[in-house]
Amino acid sequence: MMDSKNEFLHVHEESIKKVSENIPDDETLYDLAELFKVFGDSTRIKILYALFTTELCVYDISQLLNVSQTAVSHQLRVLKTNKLVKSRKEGKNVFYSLADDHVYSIIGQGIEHIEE
Amino acid sequence: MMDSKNEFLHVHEESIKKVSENIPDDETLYDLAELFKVFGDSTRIKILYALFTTELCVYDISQLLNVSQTAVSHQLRVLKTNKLVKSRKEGKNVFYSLADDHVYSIIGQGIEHIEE
DNA sequence: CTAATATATGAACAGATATTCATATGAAAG
DNA sequence: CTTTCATATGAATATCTGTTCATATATTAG
Repeated sequence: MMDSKNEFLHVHEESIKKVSENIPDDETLYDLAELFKVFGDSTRIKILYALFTTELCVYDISQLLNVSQTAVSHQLRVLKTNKLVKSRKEGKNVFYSLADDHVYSIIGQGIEHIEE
Repeated sequence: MMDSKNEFLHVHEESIKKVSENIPDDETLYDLAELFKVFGDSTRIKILYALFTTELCVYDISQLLNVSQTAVSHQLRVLKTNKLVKSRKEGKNVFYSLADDHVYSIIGQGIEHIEE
């Protein structure tokens, strides 16, 4: 308010400076958005949640979620590319399971947020 | 393999049953996906991260991130609708800040995941 | 080898979404 | 009251994304 310099620049310079120092580089922020984008789809969230309990093969998942086998396959690929699930081949089946614990904690935090 | 019942149904019945018991209802999963969708955009992630450090007004944010004022406004509305940020009016300015701690922890987990 | 089953992949289409542009609202200054 | 500044909003557009359909690959059974 009394700071004529800020008035002149039309921005709150000090805040800008503080934030610039702490914010990660563009690439990290981009990757982060890409990661959350993967969680941002009902089908994929359902798949991940299903895998909370046990590993499942593609057909199991499609039955369980009432989603076509093709759609499940496509989404599993997205999940695998982003290292959220891993797979194991057994005969004609491919079993998918969660790749690491971050999936649990990220989804957990999400649940907490919406349950308010 | 030896379980003829499973063979007949083409699915692993027991797994399906276990998962069905633990999976949240469709609405919760849908809301969860909607929440993560909000995090799944570079501009919004940048805004959230900027607000980690301090509250900021719209013009500050648009300067800081090199995004048009209009785009920032639109995205802030999305963030506010989803209760990720709150706002405070001061004269001509509207200052935005993070709405709660889940934002920190969700993004924190995301960072951990991509840093591997 | 042939048929059947399980999964994957590519192209096409439909629906969603982020930005831009033009403009509206609202507050302070002159 | 008029102008300027800060923010918000609505419509239009271009891009992105998820599903479907058709088909390919791969494994096992007969």
